[in-house]
Amino acid sequence: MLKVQFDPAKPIYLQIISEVKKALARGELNPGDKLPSQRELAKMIKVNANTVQRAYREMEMKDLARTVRGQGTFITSDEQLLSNIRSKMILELVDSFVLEMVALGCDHETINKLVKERSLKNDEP
Amino acid sequence: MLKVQFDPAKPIYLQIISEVKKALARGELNPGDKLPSQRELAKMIKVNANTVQRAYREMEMKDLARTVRGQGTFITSDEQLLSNIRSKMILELVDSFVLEMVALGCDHETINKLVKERSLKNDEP
Amino acid sequence: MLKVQFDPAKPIYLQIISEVKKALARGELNPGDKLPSQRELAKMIKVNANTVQRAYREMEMKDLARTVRGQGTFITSDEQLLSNIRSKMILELVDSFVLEMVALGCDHETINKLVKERSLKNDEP
Amino acid sequence: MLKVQFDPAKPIYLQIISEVKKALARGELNPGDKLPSQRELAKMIKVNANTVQRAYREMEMKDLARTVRGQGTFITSDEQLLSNIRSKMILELVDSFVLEMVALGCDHETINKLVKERSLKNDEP
DNA sequence: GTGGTCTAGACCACC
DNA sequence: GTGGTCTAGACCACC
Repeated sequence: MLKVQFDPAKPIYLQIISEVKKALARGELNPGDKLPSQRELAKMIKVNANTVQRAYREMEMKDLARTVRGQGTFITSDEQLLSNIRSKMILELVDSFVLEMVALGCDHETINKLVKERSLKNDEP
Repeated sequence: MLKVQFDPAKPIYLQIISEVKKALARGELNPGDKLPSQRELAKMIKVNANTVQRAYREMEMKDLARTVRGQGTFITSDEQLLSNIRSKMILELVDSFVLEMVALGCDHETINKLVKERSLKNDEP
Repeated sequence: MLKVQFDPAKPIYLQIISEVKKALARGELNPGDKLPSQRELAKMIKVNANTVQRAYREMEMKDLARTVRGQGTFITSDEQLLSNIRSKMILELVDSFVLEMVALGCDHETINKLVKERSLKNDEP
Repeated sequence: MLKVQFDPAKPIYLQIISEVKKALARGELNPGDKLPSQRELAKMIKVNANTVQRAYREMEMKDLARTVRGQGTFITSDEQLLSNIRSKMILELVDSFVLEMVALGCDHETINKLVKERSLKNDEP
């Protein structure tokens, strides 16, 4: 039987945190970098300033960012923590990929073969 | 600089089509199977019947399904087409995975290694 | 026995498509031309905008038109396709005419004779 | 510019008369034949009995039919009149066909050629 | 301004 | 019961 589940549309503040983490993992954002001001980001992504504030507050609670009154919000400089975030994201990505592939009926051998093939394909052109 | 893009929230009717395709790829839905009636699925997933109808109509236009007035909507029996859908889904999944991993700074060797590791991990426990 | 079938009143969205095709066949509409906006046409012909949208969407799926977000819907520039549409319309018209004439008890000779006669009549006065 | 005109959905009683005339022209209905009773036809085509009555009344006024109390409504036996009806229908059909073909850009020669071709095609298979 | 999605609900045709 | 068409109107994204 068919079962459809919708993106329960992840709350915006969590989406913001995810994006910050991705930017970190990709090196687009670095330790110590200043984040856009709350107002600025709110305008950029057309979201209520309170939503941005909530995202920043949560990041602070996880020691991912630090807010300095009158100066702004900054990415932590704790490289260890950032490295952990990156590793965790990568593992999550791999695991969910493998699970999905298995759900589609691929065995581990096939998965490995396909990944090898496609990473070469995406390499040359 | 940080750039946040929200899920442009894939339209519901496309999500429905995706779910049907996934169900097919996983063998939860088979050639010739009857889909839930428009009203039934609409109630199940709390969506307007018109939205379900649009999904079904698009599937019909792609020959993925066939609608019979007064009877319902049925998955095509064209096994060739269904097999193509599965292959395409798998390749897309692999490619987007590889791309994301590369964006996260992993080289192809690392990707292969991690996939091998995690598919074993997921195997035993 | 008498059997009456009502015009199943061809759906409006199909009538719109037919009219566009006729306009093309007659050269009143040309490759690349912009169609009226959905809302505009809707107002012109006193029909809901959704109905017009459906017509335009179907034309797009048949490659008869191309829609650009924020700009409008345009007739394809594929002259080959447009030429095919015209030929197909003409043949359909001729065939349905011949069939109807035969149903009315005319043989092919009579049909030819009448067509010749009437096309001359319509020519002079 | 595009102009769409809708079928103004010919009134049902006129559709009934047209169908009777067509049936006559095709020989499916003959001089003197009994038409279905008003009630019967109303049920058959799911239409209000008054609508059928109006159609029958108009046919009577044109001497196309004759109603006998307690017996029913009968097609006239006036063969002359029936023959006229048939001729008129045929001429109308030919004329509207020729006009439409001209609108589609066909000249008279082309029309004649196509009619000849297609009436042969429809003959053999 | 443009198109795109979605809802709620009416009404129809076919079974 | 099934699907098909249509409306009125909300709200969104892109220009």
